Amino acid sequence: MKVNLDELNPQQRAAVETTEGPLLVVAGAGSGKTRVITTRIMYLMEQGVSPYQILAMTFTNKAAMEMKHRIGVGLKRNTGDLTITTFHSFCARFLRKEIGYLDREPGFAIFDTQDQTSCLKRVIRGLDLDEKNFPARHFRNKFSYLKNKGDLDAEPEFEIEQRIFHAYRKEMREQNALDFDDLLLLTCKILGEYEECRTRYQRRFQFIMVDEYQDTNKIQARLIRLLLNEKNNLCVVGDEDQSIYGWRGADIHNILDFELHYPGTRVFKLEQNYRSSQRILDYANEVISLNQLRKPKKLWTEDSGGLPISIRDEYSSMDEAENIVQSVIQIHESKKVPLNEFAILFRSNFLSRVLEEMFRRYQIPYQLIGGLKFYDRKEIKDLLSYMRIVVNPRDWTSFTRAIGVPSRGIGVKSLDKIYGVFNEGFNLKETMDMVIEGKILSGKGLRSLTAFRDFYNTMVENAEDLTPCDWLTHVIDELDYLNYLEKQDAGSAEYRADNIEELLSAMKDLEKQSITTLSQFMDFSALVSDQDEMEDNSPKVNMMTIHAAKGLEFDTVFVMALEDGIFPNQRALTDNPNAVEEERRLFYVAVTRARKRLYLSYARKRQTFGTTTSNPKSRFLLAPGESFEDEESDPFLKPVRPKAARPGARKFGDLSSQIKRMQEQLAEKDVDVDFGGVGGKKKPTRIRTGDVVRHAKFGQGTVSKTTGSGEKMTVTVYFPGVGKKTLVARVAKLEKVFDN
DNA sequence: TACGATAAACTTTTT
DNA sequence: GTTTATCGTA
Repeated sequence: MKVNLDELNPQQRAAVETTEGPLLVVAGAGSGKTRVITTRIMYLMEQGVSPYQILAMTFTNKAAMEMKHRIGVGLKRNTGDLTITTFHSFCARFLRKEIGYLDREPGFAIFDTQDQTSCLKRVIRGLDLDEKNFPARHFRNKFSYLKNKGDLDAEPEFEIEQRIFHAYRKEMREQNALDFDDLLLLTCKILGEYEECRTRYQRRFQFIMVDEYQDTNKIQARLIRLLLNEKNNLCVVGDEDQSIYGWRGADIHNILDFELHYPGTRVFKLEQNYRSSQRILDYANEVISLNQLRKPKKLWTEDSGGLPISIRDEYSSMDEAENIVQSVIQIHESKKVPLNEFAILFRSNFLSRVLEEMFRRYQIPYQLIGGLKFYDRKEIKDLLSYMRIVVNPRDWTSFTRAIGVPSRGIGVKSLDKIYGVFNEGFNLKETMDMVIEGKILSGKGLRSLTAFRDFYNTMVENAEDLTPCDWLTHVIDELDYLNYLEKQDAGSAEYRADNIEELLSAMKDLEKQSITTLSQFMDFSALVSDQDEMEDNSPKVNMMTIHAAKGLEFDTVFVMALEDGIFPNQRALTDNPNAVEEERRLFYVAVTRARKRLYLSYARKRQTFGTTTSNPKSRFLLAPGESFEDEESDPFLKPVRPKAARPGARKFGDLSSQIKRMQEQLAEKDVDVDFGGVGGKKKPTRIRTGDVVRHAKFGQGTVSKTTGSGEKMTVTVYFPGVGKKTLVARVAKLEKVFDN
């Protein structure tokens, strides 16, 4: 079958037809880049390139599967020989085959963030350091950033950090575990140091493509360079304006300086947008033009006009959420937009809570993408820990988990003793045998451990002749795990049992996709991304962080919580100016997800950490906001207040909860603060963000944030020349100069 | 040793 | 407002 290039625009077509040498495709949001990549792969194959010689790196497994599917449909042939994967999956597969070069076992475990943290905790405790002063999370981030820098032998700066770093590596090595960063690091190490291996891969992959190149980090760029042979047939596709992963080491210079790294690069710019209305694009262009670190680019579309963009000023986060739900209902019903064509985007995960509550109250089906991953749920991790100790008999982390659920009477004390043996370098089986024979435990502990060892041996035997799904079913039965869940917490048992059901059926499905061993399943479960978990065809409203929305598009998009301190978030505001640029790119990504309808909103009061805080509206809204607002032309623009009868509102008769609710509502209202007043006359004054106040010592300043209420209310004021000061309103006798 | 109650910390964003 | 750490008790 002939690949049809006629439907491509000239730039797209040129990108497809340029198959030799380095190629940079600058692909603006919605400019059809997935289409370019898939067509290009089909075109290559049509030119006689074997699918075996093609490698394409995508950002998520979902994107990879979609591409494979499209190519399979387009060419009407099996795509099994094509390598389209994510960086991490590629490396995991590589290492399962090649890790022998580094004198290591191929049965390694892939540790996720939780495992890493608990490993670091143990290490820090082992060094007799105080966990308060040396938080595991901090070092996890630090080491991860370090490993992604591209220098394979990078060391942390300070002596104490180095000690923790080395102890961590030693511990990981003893457990034969790799973290996400190790996957890339060790792959680069092998390819760099072993020429025989490198040439094998270089000879195989004649054509390499990388999607979302703006979000690759130094080590990923390095990996690509190691895989490339002298022909440099590399095509990267990306958009510097959508670079949003700087914090995990993504280096925007990879794409900005691509032509420097690869002399002779041909560049094609895709600026025609096939997704959004002109109105949305104008807004997006205006937003992103404020950034310095970019090459000029302007998206355009053949469709003119479009619906106006709504910017909503909400009183509280609850109002914001409720108005979003009501808009969804209205648009869904009157415009027949399917529910899965709605997305609500936010900066941080915690913001989803209000939304979820409101969607449940209105009984609108939704799915939350991201947050707690399916494979991170307690019941799933419990069961996977049994699988992991079978696959990798050195995984102490999973061993401690498995032996503790359901509890067997082996606690910290006994585990310490067992660890003493394990730490001598034995694997789990040997360790258990020795502890039992040497009677290192006694009484109940010994009996429990013996039973556990026997069960362990059975699991190992079963792994050889049962499919993953049957294997796990056996384990669940044997543990009487469902009963355990019931006993733990009857309320959540049903939900958790459903998850286990889902896990089993996922395993069955994957068996069809040739994931037939426990080890393959482990890799799969460790490397799923948020987007991979999204159901795209079920009628549910989507909620996710903007990071998780990368690459997706929807008819109607709500971007909520646009408040300084939340989006852009506080860290970005205090860190450095580049951070604000990255936040702005993030906002740009959010805006360009929308095809037809875009709603932006912020709330004057928001519940965070259990207290009410108040932030000024986001700086991203300021400049372009007004000129785009046009309340008359869109009936959905007006906030839907007063509310229709609330579904699920409190019933009569429950007096105490009614009183509590009234008190809450009173507390939500603007708080009256007593500022002392003049001549003994106490005059309560309201204070809000945006007010200008005078302080006896600091002079005049603008209120940028308020926290709490009443006696405990604190006010953050920006005093020009002095800086930001956070004051307890009751104590600092502020005089209001301007009322916002 | 397990489990409850209470205190403290916690919020960027993810493979 | 939620999760995690620690302490005290059965």
